Amino acid sequence: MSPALWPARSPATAPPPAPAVPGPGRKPRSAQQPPPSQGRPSRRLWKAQKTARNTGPRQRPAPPAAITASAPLPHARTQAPTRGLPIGQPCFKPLPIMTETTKPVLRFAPSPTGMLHIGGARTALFNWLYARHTGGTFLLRIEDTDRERSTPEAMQAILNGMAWMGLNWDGDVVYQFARADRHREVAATLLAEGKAYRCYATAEELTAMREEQKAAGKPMRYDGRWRDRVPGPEQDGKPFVVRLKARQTGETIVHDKVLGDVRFENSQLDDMVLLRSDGNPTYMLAVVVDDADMGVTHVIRGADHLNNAARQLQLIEQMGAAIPVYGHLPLINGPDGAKLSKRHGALAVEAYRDMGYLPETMRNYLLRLGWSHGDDEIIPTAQAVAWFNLDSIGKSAARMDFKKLDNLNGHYIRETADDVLAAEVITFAEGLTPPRILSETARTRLKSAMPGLKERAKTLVELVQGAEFLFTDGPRTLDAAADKLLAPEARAILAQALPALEATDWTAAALEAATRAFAEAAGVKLGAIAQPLRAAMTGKANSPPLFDMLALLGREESLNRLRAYAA
RNA sequence: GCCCCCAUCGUCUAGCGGUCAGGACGCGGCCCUCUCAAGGCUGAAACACGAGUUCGAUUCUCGUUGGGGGCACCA
Repeated sequence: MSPALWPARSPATAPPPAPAVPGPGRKPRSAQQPPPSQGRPSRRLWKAQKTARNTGPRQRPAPPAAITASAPLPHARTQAPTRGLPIGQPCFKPLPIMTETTKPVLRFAPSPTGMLHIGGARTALFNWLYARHTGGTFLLRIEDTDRERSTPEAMQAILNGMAWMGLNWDGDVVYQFARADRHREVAATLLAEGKAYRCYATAEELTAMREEQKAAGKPMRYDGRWRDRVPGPEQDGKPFVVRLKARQTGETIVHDKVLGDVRFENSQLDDMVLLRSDGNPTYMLAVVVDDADMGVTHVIRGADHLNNAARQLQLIEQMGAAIPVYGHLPLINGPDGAKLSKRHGALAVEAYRDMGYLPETMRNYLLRLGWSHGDDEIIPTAQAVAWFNLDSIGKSAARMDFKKLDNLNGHYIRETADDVLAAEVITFAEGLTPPRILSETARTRLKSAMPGLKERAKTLVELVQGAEFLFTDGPRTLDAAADKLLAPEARAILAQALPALEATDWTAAALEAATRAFAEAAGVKLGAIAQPLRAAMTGKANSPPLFDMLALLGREESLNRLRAYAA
């Protein structure tokens, strides 16, 4: 290729009297990327991720400075003649077809302008699953070309979210802005080859144009006013953008793995901006160049990008790059069917973590939201990796259903081994505000009681609440329902039963036998004594099996609690 | 306004011309039971509408309606 360097260093390839691209907004490279440091996932989470390869966030993302703008990326598959960027080839030449033998290269490319929300998480998941299923590569690229809106916090949140979800990526994180020189280089080449042109239209001018179009009921798009115009002396020193000289006739077809063939009239697509007037690349240029350089073979992303695909295809053609396989995922709506928004709460993936959902639950739930495998509902990650394909992705938008999420979470909670779950709960409790630090005794009890505890909880939050009575010693404070159960008559029965309990072996079986015997002797149903017992023991109206809990807490502690309410 | 996508129980979905339209969540009932759960059994619940094509349409085509997405020097 002919790496005509942007801007004026290659006068030979640059069209006649054109001013250099102003670059006021450019910062020194070293100042561009704060490498994430504290957001790495906890050990715990990564240990749980069995299927993952050990190339993920555990390893520190390379400092972005290591990525030179024009050098091929580490994962670019230079040996594949169909990829890379053979700039300088004739336009509209039949494009190389992806060969079947090359392993897929997937990527997730979020922009760090907000949290990792549920839709982004699903996109990441699908990419990850496909990469893992095929033995391909899953890359992470941060699209931070919007310097105004990108924040380090958001970047960190994305990395954290990915880590929590257990989605590890291969290689280093690619920061798009660090590759701006490479993007400029491609734009310069396109310009030199007459596949792009300078547009001197001002923002005001374009706004006016759109308003006119809108008023006239015409589609709003750039009218190509600079497409064939040669800049005169009056343009000297004026700011300009670089636009792609897109095809104006015919149609562009996006062969989508999810949606099928989607056709766009080229007349509907205008000449998109490649380089802004400050010399920085736009998203459109950056994605296409990066995907090509990174050797991306499959672009799986939200359906909100479907229209972009057509425009990007034109750029790809002009660059002579390989066309990736596209798959546009239907969007996720809120429970009311409207667009998912802050109003629905729990937008960020981390919010789900805080609500006590397990990563495994999220993966299973998100997978089923738009993908299916017959009647299967419970699909653990390992199974998902084995089964996942692009053909079974649904076409229609889905809604969040928290009831189903709860149910699934309950399933995976029950599924988790007691000691593992106990450890999860301990960590979770410590992460609460204010932190809940469990004593040694509490931890031991928690683990022992786990079988009874976990089948009563849909979230870790509920698990902590349900285990509350194990955490501290002494008489319980009663909640409303428990208070009702400990009415005066009930306290009297409790007092009567006490001696019988005091006399028995402190095992669940013996305690139950004694209590049953007492109930029978007293001519009451077991519940009449068991419920007040439970209330005094736990402070609540429901709990894991009563006699197990009595045995667990021990004679002394149990009697202490009971005596407080026996009268 | 223009372009694009989508449409099976309330929700997630299976279905790929002939099915009693299946499963899951949720909801109701029964069983189990010391509570609440979990579990088992069971019930109600859907092909948006209108034209075609066909011996036959949930399935194919077109239209209508209804949702959603996109039309930036945002990504």
